[in-house]
Amino acid sequence: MAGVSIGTVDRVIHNRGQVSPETRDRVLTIIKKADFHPDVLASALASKKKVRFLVLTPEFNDDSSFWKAPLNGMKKAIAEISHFGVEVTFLHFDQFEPKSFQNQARKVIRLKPDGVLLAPVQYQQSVELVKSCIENNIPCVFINSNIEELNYLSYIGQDAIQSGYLAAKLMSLGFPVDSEILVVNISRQIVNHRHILKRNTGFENYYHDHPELKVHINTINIENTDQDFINRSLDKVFSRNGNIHGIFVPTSRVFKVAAYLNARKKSVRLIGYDLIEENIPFLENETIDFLISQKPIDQGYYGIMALVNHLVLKKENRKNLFLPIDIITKENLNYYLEY
Amino acid sequence: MAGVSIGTVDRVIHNRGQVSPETRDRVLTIIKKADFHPDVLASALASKKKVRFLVLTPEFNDDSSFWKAPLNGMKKAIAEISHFGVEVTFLHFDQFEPKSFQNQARKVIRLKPDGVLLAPVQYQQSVELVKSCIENNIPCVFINSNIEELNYLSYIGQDAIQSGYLAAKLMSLGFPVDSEILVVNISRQIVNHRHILKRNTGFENYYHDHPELKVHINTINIENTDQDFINRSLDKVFSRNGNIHGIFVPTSRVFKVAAYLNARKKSVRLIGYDLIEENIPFLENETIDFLISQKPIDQGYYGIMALVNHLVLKKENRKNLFLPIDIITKENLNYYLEY
DNA sequence: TTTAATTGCGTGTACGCACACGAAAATACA
DNA sequence: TGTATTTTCGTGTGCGTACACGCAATTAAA
Repeated sequence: MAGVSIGTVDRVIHNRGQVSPETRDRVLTIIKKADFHPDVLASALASKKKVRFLVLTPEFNDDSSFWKAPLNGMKKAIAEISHFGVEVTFLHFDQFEPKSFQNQARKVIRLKPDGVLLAPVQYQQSVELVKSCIENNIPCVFINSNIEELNYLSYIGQDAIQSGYLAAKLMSLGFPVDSEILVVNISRQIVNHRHILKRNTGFENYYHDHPELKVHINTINIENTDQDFINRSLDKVFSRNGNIHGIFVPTSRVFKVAAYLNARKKSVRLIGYDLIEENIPFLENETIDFLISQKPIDQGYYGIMALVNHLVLKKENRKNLFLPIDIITKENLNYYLEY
Repeated sequence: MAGVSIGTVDRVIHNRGQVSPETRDRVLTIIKKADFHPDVLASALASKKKVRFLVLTPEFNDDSSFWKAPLNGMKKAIAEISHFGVEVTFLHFDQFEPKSFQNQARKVIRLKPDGVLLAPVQYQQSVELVKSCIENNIPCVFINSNIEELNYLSYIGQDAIQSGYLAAKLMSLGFPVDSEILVVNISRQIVNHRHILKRNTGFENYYHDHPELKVHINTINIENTDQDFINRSLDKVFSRNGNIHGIFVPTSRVFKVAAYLNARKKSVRLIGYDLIEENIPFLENETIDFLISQKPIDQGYYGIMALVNHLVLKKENRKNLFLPIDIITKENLNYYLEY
């Protein structure tokens, strides 16, 4: 149509130069007018070049298995796009050891991947890494937690504030006025874990919006994930106030509070986060009433897909993909597991 | 490796005959040993044959927009696999008119598609159609409701019984003992709509399992979807018993009950089904407390994908894909909408 | 044994694109 | 005007598979 050969059109499409501006314009106009889109299949078939991704997430052999599921989602995505010459390297770190993160971050820089999928759970250290990625023109996708002020390609995860807000609604459902609620933050260096703070904020916001409930909130921070330590901390709280109606634990470590309640045979409404293995037995015996979850498999899946869309398929993709805030109970648990 | 040409290997892979049993075995052995899998990309590129699907779902211009979302999911799937030469034809019917269904069913037989995606909401008529599909060796995928006794390829949807069970749990959360619950079935010819009956069953099962709640259930069937008719029916019920704590509507037409409650300024806990447009305003103003939903977009998406996996990619796929039973409230509504 | 009909197999072309190579045209320099 | 250099473009081959065609080997029929 443009009176040129296939090779020339190809050079235009790939901006590979060696085409005079006039023919270039002519070709581009025709491409647009004819709504031509290169066949992704044929393109992948003919192209030999590899795209290299790097994944950086916390390890899951410590005191919570949360980070297993996103990895499975990533593998699912990788299987789907296996024909497109994508190569993924996995790196993991101890989410409570800034140094562990920094070691792996150095590898990221050294390996110079085409894209990075990152769980920026440690605020400070993540900021450093992402900045140097941007300098090297490497797009970063965040999963699970977000750092809004950075120039990331995509965020896949929950709206943390709203998830706390929802938790509060569930907490107070059917409760009498003047009920006592305990919030238990279990995390070392909580200030470096922004998503936990956001969940707290959302939880409190709900009660600001609903003063008629006259709820009394008591918040404690337990900066130690050891079960005995947690038990002692909770014992202290209960000895001061035996009349607690509900407990909100804004992390996946809610199972440790559940274990405490089971041991002490206490019955209160308990709401926590994330459908991890450790939480399941307590959901089944109804010690945990609700889990707020975000289908961690989807986090991994859409995380990889965001990179693929950008780097391989050259598609536009959304900056923020807020995953649904799933409410999980004993009764619908199974369908979230096998899905 | 087998000492034969590409053409022979190709004939073996596609069972196209014209190969002696000995070489056939030799090739198959090597294929297995080398773990050879044909490149789906190149295969799709070289193959000119089209696969034709037929979709048969209710129309959505009547008194409920439920069937819009699955169609969007299908379109999403179709876009993803657009390079594989799949051609989809959509047929719709009036879900309250058996004749309308039968007319479209005749078309299905006539068009002889390679696969059918079907919402078997009408029990009797669906059975007939599916049986004649099976005679013609056309695989059928069900979405939304299921007919277990038929030989279908895949079912994508909820476990209807369990969804009712969950609804009951939410209904009674924080309620005092001896509370009054009303179940409102809105559907013409309810016996021909099995999934509604199953939801009822699940709802009742919960209270059988929890006799300590001492819940009193009162069920009414409204075989007319007209708002005025519904209003009058409900007026009658409320005049007999003004002390109703909660209402369960096991269909997406819960918005009609919500409209009634709004008009009469009554405040009870209301639980229904499906995140359709009509229900959203009532969820937002908290007339509807909970919607049980099943991400209808996913129904359509996985429905098409089940056919693609079977007919194009020749993959195994699961017979029953139970979608998560999502709990939707005012607070997490948005994330289910935009997802 | 010869001829005809089958069966078994190899070859060639096509799918839509990527990319190396080299030819032709345009420009620069002597 | 002739040669060297640069720019611009066309051609050819290959990616891994599908499938038509036709040749050779085998078997059947005469």
